[in-house]
Amino acid sequence: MGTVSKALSLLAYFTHGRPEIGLSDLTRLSGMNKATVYRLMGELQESGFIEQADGDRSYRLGPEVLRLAALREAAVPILSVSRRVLKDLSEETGETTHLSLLQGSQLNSLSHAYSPRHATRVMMDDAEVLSYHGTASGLAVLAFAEPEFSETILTAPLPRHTADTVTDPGAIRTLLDAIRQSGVAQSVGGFEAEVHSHAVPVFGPDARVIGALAVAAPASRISDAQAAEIAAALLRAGQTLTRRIGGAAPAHYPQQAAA
Amino acid sequence: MGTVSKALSLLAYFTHGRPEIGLSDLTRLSGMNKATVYRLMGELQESGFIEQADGDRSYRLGPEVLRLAALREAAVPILSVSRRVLKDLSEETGETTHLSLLQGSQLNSLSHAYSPRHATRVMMDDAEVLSYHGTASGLAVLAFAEPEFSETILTAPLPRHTADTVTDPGAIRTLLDAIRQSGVAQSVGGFEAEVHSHAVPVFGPDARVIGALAVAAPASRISDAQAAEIAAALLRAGQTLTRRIGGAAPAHYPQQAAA
DNA sequence: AGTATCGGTTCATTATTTGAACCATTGGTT
DNA sequence: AACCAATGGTTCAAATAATGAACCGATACT
Repeated sequence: MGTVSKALSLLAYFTHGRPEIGLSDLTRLSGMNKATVYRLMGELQESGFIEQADGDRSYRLGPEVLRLAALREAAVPILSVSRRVLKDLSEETGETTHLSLLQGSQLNSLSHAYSPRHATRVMMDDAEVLSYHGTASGLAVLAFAEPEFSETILTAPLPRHTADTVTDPGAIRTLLDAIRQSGVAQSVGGFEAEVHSHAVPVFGPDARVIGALAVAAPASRISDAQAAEIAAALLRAGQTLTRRIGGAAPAHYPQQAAA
Repeated sequence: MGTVSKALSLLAYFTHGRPEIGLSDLTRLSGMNKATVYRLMGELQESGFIEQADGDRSYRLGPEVLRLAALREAAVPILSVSRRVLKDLSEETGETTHLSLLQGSQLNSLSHAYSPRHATRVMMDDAEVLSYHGTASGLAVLAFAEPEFSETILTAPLPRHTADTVTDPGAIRTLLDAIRQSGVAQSVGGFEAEVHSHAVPVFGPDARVIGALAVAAPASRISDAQAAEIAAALLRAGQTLTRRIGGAAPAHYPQQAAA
C-alpha cells in the first residue's frame, strides 16, 4: 500500500457516527504509528480534505471535498439526475426512496427523498454503508454484479442485523436467481426491523451495475398489491435513471417486466 | 511537498472546462514525471477519487468524493443551510444568488439559486474559481480577511477580466476600506461584462471570513434604489447564514447596518 | 505528588518514490 | 507501406521521503 492510499484510507474512518476524530483515536483505529498519522493528517489538512475543529484539536472532513463533489456532479451528474427520479418515485409510491452507489467494494447510500403522504416514514441518511445481504439494494446489486464479486461477498462472514436477516449463502444465492428473473429485489426487516424495502439495479455506460434505486416502507403498510405496484414503479424509475445517466441495462435484464 | 500533497494536487487540475484529463496532459499540466503521475493516479483510482473513462483512458473524478461530501455536509451543513438562504434571497431580490467558500487560498462558487422573476438572469456554475479583485464576492472576502492574506493577493499580478476590471492595488485598497464600512461589496462588470453583483462576507465559528454570499444581476436592471434594497437584503441574509452555520461576525463588522 | 491521557516532535533507519529510457499501439502523413 | 509523433504504460538503479520508538509539554484525574 502506497503512502497516498494510506493517507486516503484515513478518510474512511469518518462516518456519521464519528464525524470528528482525535489523533490518538485515529492512530488506534488505523493501527498506524502516531507520527505517521499526524504527518498524513497534516498533508490532508494542507490540501483542504481535512480541517481541525476549533475547540479540541480533533479532525473532521474539510471543505475541499465539496468542490470536488460539485465537479464530479458536473462531469457525471448522477446525483442531480437521481434527485428528480427519487422525488417522482417517492410521490408515486408515497414512500421513502433512496439511491445507493457502489464505491469500491462498498455500497453507500447517497441521496434520498421522502413522501409527505404518510406520517410514519422510513428515515434515511446519506453516506451510510449498506449491507449487501441485509438490504434490498444490496441484493439488487449482488444479483447483477460480476459473479466473482458476489461470491467474494457471500463467502465472507455475513453479520445478522436483525432476527430476520438471511445469512445463509445458499439461501441468498436462491434469492439472487429470483431477482435476476424479476429484476426487483426485496427485503423485509433484513437490516432494520419493520422495514420492507424493494430495489432495482442501476447500470452504467458499460452495462455494469453501479448502484441501486430503492423504496423503503414500514412493513405493516405493505400488502401484496402494494408490493406489486412498488415493484412496477421501481422498474420504470430504474430504467429512467439508467437511461438519463447515459447507462445501459445488460441484455439479460428483464426490460419489459411489469407494465 | 510530500507524496500525498503531490497526489492531491493532481485533483486540482480537474475543472468544468477540463473534466477529463489524459495521462500525458496531466503530466504536462503538473510538470511531474509521467511515471510519477501514472502511479499517483493509480493510487487515487484505487481509493475511488479518480476513475478512468470507458472509451479512451482519460481520468476523471471518481464517486468517492460524493461520499465524503455527504459526510462533510452531515458534520458541517453549510451547503444545505445555504440552499434555503440562497432560495429565500433570490426570491426576495428577484435575482441570481450564489455562495462561495474560501478553500485554501482559492475562492470557489459552491451553490446558487435562480429567481423566476425575470427572463434574463445571470447564470452560475458550481465549483468555479472566483477572482478576488474582479468579483464582489472576492472583494467582500478580501475586506474581512487577515491583512497579510489580502496583501498577498493584491501584490500578485491582477488579471484584467473585462474593460471594467479594477486592477490597481491602491484603488482596490480604497474599495476595501469602503466595504469594511458598509459591510457590502459591489462590482459592476469586473469579471463578466454587464453583470452587477453585490456580496457580503460569511463568517465561521472563530469569526474569520469563510466565504461570501452574493447577488448577481444584469447591470441594466440595477437602479440606485434597487442596489440599496439588494444590499439590505444581503446584509440580513448574510447574518442569518453566518448564525445558522454556527459562525459569528467579528466585533468590527457593521452589524446593524440597513434595517 | 503521581500517573495516564492528550497532541505534537525528533532523527537515525528503512522503504518508497522518482525519472530517464524503453515498449506497444494508434492515427495521421508522405 | 514505411514513417513519424502522439498516446498509455513499464522498468530499475539512484535519490528521496516515510517511518516509528522515544521524548516533550500540557492537561486532568487520583
